[in-house]
Amino acid sequence: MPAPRTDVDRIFHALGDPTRRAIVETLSQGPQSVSSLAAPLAVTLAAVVQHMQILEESGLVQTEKVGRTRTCRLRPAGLTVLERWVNERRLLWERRFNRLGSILDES
Amino acid sequence: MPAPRTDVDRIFHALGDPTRRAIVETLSQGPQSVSSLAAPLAVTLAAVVQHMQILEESGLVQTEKVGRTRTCRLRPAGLTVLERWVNERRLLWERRFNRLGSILDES
DNA sequence: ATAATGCTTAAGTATAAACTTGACTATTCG
DNA sequence: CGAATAGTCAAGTTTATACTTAAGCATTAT
Repeated sequence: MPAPRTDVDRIFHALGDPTRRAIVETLSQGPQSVSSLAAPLAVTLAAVVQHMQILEESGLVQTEKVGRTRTCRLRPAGLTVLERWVNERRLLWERRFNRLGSILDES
Repeated sequence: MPAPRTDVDRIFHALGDPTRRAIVETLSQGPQSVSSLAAPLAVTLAAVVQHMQILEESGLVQTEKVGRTRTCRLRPAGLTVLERWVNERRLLWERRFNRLGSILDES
């Protein structure tokens, strides 16, 4: 049985693909429609739609359809999950040296 | 011709795999040998060796072989690249609202 | 010296991911 | 109204990835 996918899982998986990361990078400059996101990319519109589903499920992007166009915008909360993960790793890593320091202080 | 892989590329690709992320999470608690990293994982030692190559090429992990054991340790600089990427995205995103605010102030 | 440990490499397999095409629906434009 | 635009959906294909097994090579332990 495969372990259930967590937020962190989905976010890292989403950003692991260069095309999706490019989409997120574009969206960080402001909301865009699906087709305008597709335009500069070397893939079809259908491919971008598929990427968008993954990005949305990960919580990195939020979309809203008005009329026939779907507007996609970045969800900063998604980035926050990522940021927390990084900070936690760094913290654990650096804490080791503090602890080591304390031990040395005691001697 | 495929675009050259950047640091950011390699790092996100490396962390996109759950097994590799588990390895990084373990290493954030301190250096470990390849086989001790493999022990709790549901994959063979050979698989971990392969993951380690990818992690090392990404710059997230540094390894050093002494005798017959290879010790792996986290390289905080790798995390920093990630952190910078996140901050930049967030900054760009939020800057939009500041600019919008300035425009509104002027009116 | 022998055995066990720790890792490395090569080769092959299996699964998952990304992408395409083609058909289709819903909206907006002229 | 018809034509163009924007997106959606379903297959099917191809490529990349993760993984395994098996063999081999140092290094350390007995």
